[in-house]
Amino acid sequence: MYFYEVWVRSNHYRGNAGLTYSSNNTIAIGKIVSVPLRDELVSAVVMAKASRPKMKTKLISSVSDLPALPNSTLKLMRWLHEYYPSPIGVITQQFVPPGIMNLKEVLPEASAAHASTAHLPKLTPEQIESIAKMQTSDTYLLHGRTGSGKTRIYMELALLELAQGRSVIILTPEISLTTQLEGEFRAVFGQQVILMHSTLSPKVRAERWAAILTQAHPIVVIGPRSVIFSPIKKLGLIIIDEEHEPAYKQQQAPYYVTSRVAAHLREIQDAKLVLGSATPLVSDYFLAQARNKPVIRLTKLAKQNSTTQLEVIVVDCRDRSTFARSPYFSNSLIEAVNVAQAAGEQSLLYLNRRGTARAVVCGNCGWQARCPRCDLPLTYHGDSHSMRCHVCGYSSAAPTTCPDCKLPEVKYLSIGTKAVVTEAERLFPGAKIVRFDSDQARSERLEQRYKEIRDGGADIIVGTQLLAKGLDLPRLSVVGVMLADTSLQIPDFSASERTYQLLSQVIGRVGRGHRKGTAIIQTYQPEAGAILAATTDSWKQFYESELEERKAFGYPPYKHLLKLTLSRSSPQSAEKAAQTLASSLVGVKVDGPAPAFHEKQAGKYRWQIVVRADKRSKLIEIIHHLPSGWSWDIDPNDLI
DNA sequence: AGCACGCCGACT
DNA sequence: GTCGGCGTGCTC
Repeated sequence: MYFYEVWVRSNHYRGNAGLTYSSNNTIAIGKIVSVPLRDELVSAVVMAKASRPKMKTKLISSVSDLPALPNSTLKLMRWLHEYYPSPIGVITQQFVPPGIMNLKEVLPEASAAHASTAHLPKLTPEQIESIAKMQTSDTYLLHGRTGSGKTRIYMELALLELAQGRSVIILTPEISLTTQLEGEFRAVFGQQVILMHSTLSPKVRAERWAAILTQAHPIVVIGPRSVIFSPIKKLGLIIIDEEHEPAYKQQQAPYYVTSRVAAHLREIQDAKLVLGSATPLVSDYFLAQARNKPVIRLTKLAKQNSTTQLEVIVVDCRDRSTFARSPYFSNSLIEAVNVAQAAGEQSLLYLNRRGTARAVVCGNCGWQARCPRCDLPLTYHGDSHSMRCHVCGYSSAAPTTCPDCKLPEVKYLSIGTKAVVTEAERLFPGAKIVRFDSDQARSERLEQRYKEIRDGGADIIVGTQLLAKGLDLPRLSVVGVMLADTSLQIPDFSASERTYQLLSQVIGRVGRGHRKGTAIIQTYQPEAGAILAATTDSWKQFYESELEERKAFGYPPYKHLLKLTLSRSSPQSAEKAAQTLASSLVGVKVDGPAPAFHEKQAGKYRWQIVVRADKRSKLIEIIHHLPSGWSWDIDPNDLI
């Protein structure tokens, strides 16, 4: 009889150690197997040999024909379990796709195809220089705006690795970018490219995963964050494109940050890591510098003969004379849209977010209610006419007159796509106006609508998130940000950074190529650092001031964060339990307890605590000693 | 997760 | 009393 430590892939197994199963035959470490767990049969990974346990064991039911997972993958599994503590069943789920034991046949192995970039335009001197620089270290931050030719650099780096017999992982934040990148890479690397994404059927996903596991030749795997867990034997390069995107943070257990996982996998595999972005995360940039990892800056546009012709206009919403014709559309915005209309060009009107969080702002002087303890914007609650800090629990009555300028101009801001569309219809009669937001886009097939819009089905496009990036609209010449403040007002430490990124992206949509572009940013706070920096394209300035803020208020990269939440059937019970935990935590800074941003969820009341520490290990220790019922997010993207 | 068990405050 | 909420332990 042989005994093995086995990690099961099941939501139902919440243990923190592998389980011991037995077998009459020896099984190689890393093999995928099927085992009985309570009353179900689940797939699992054989992690190590084990000795006979005290309790009685069950037999491993069957062993997959697939090759064993590479040792690097097993190492990463164990590391992930320690670094982002989560039940074993959940950790294993990240690495093994569902239905893998039902897989009938594995796709035939691709031959080592010939890859070449000979058909592509010549590399620019800046690209050549960058690639040359990227041969000296193991990790690089590639800082270059859209159109500066990052993709081409990725290709050359991938070519170098493949020539050495090593595989490449390319991560993208969302599907539209994945398919776009796949097209470009397939033209160069042909059959060596394996594409993964979330909308593939479970069967296809399992097949492609198995294909990755069985490949003898080096491959290029393109996909979302989960692709970082692919079982690649010999990995030479990991690329994280648009590395600042929040999609790289998993929002369920194990709540991992993809770049951290990638950095560790890089170490295990002795590979290279490239983080590419036009607006690198302040924390990542800081760490790159602190650890002496090269930052490669691309400043020129890659396309020949393209020049930037861009006018950025910042409209101060406090000056109501600039809103003579409409409460939402400034005079400048109306004029710009009219000019675009006359020239047969498109305009894009952008709302940062659907107005869920309502901020308290003075319409006259731009004053904004902030938490005296956390310096974060307060959120308005209509039911109690109060303002609340969702991090520390601070609460006070909402003012009706501004504490700064004493005028009764206090506003509770929120603005939606519907209102903008209605107003646009009134202001621009005859224009084809299309609404485009994320919930709608999912159901109405993004690609198809995009084609319609690009081919002339719209003069004015109104929308949220999705519109900031990705889709290429050649006839676009005007972008308008209806209210830049809404993302600045999200009550969170990363609000400023997100605003900077979003504005940079939106502005980057126009003024490239042949048309002159106009970007109009409407805001109550034209002097806010994020808005100033984004509209004047001064990244360094933003980076430095943002770092100062983070340092002063104790946020990453200076402190590690842990967000703890608890659900209870009454708010009193939740608060009490949270208070008990909060006072038991010593040697760390504790904020709260405070009601969670969405306090009521499924009839339960959620309260949260935020813990900050200099040492991440201290937070891990706290997680390991949490009373039952608590859920946790270590390295959270936000505190709301 | 889902279930058993045991504890405790609230309430007909 | 007894009922519901909640904490703890268990599943190889």
